[in-house]
Amino acid sequence: MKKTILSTGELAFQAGINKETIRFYEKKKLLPEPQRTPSGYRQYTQKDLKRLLFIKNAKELGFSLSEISELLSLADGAIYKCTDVRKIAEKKLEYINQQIKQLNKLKKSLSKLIIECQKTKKISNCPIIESLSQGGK
Amino acid sequence: MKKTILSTGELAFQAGINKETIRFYEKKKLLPEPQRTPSGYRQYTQKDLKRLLFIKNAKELGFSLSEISELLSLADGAIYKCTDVRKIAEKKLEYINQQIKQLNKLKKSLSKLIIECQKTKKISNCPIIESLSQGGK
DNA sequence: AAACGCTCTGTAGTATAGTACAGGGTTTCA
DNA sequence: TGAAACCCTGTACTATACTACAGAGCGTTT
Repeated sequence: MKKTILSTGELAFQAGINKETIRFYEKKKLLPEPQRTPSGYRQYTQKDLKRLLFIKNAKELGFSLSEISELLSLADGAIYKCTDVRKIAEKKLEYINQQIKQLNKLKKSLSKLIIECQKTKKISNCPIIESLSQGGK
Repeated sequence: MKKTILSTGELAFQAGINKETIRFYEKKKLLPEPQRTPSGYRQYTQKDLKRLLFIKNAKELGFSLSEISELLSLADGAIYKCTDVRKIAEKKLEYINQQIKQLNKLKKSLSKLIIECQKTKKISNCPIIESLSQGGK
C-alpha cells in the first residue's frame, strides 16, 4: 500500500533524489508548490512523484533542466501537441548527433597522437606536447 | 617582424583569446606571472604566446583546464616522461569513448521515441511524454 | 519533559570556464 | 595639453546543477 501523502524526505527517497534537490526544483518551477500542513511541512502526492520521475527520466535522456521545463509545460497543457514535443526531442537529437561527431573527431586526433607517442623512443619531446605547442589545427 | 614584447591586449589578439581570460589563466596558474613595466603593465613574450596556444589547442582536443594544467606541468619539467603525458591522453580518450557510447545510447532511445511520435495520429498522449512519465528505464 | 529526528528558511559554497564592470592609472598622439 | 585608448585591480556576475549548512521550529517516542 503506497502512501498518498509524502513528506519531502519520503518523496526524495521514493524518487531516489536528494531532498535539497526537490526544493531546488520547486524554486526552478519544475515542481509545483505543494500543499502544506498547518505547520508548514510540504505535502506531496503521487502525482508529484510521477512528475519527479519524469524529470529524472528526461535527465537521463540528456535533456537539460530548461528543456525539461519546456516539456513539462507542454505536458501540463490541457491539449498539448505531440509535434511540439517532438520538435524539442528532435532538436535534442540533432544536438546529440553533433556532439557525437565532435567527439569522434577528438577521438581520431587523440588516438593519432597516442599512437605516435607510443612509437616514439624518445624520453623528451613527446609528440603530444609538441603537437599542442605548435600552431595550426 | 614579430614583436618580442606583448601587452595583454596584444597577446590576447595574437592568440585569439579574450583579455580577461588571460588574467583568469594567470590566476589559475596556467600562465606564469609575466614581467611588468615600472608602471605595472604585463610584458609577455613569444614563449607566453606559445603557451597560450598550447592551452587553446589542448582545449580544442577536449582537455579540461585542470588536465591542461597537468600537461603543462609535465611539459615544464626539465625531463618529462612521454609515458606520463600519454597516460593523461589515454585517460581522456577512454573518457571520450565512454561519452560517445553514452550519447549513442541516448540517440537510440530518443530516435525510437521520435519515430513512435511520428507514427502517432493522436493529438494528446504523446509517446515521448508518456515514456518520460513512466517508471523504468 | 527531554531527546532525537525530521522539516523549515535563506544563504552560501561547489565545480567549470569564463565575462563584465567600476574606478582608477598610463600612454600615445594630434 | 588633453582626449582617446589602453592597462591595472578587485569584485561580482553568467550559466548549469546542485549541495551544504546554520539556526530555527515541529513531531514522535520514551
